[in-house]
Amino acid sequence: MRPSTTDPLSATFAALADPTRRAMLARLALGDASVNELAAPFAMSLPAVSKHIKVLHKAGLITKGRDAQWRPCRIDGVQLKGAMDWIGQYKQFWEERLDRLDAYLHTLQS
Amino acid sequence: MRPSTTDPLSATFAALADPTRRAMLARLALGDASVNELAAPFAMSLPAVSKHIKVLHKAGLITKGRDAQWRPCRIDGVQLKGAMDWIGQYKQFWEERLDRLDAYLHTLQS
DNA sequence: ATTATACTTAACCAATCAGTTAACTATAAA
DNA sequence: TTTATAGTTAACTGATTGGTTAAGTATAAT
Repeated sequence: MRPSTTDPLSATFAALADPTRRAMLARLALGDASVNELAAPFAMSLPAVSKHIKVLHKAGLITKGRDAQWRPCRIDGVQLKGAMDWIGQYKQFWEERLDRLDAYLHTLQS
Repeated sequence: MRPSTTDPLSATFAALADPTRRAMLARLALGDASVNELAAPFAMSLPAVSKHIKVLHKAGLITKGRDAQWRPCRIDGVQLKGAMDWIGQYKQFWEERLDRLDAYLHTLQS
């Protein structure tokens, strides 16, 4: 049995690996939204939406408030920054600058 | 049945959502490596490693060459840039600048 | 007190994922 | 020509994922 704990970066990338969840984040970038508001654009049941929201929440990509029977969701950038920073380590592999220096070091290593 | 085609961004994030594969990219950032070289640090069978490499390859995160019986792998930054750019849309949610302007627009929307 | 609204949980299902072992292919070396 | 090295493919397994419907909880409105 694999361990049931998932590291934050893996949880973040896994949450982002679904177009429905990415669309939900895009919606939340325009402002907070209730679960039903988030669900509106999608041709799927509310429980399915609820599960997607749970994935986003567990990954720390959104926070959930309480307002009577509503659960307003808000985007939280902290884990997004973590993911961005991780990918940012590899900038050199899509930026040609450094006048071939990185490519040179690259060949030295192999 | 869900469609079997996965969009590039989903494939990229899914590939990054595994610590083994992220470690492989970290290794490849130091220089090209054969499949066995990539496998060395991991306590798993070679077929398992081969599958991880296939996931990275299908996501376009690495390219594979041929050198006799070796299949040298090289990191490819294009899709990483795509993922970075997507996340970059949300920078405002971890950068407090803009003197509350974004927060103000945020509340206007809701 | 009843009903409507907002959302979650439970139970289920098919597909995918991450690993295994065993068998296979391809190139190089003896 | 045999053997070793490098890697992939096939077949299987248990866990996870993404969806469903049905039932349950919590708050508000009538």
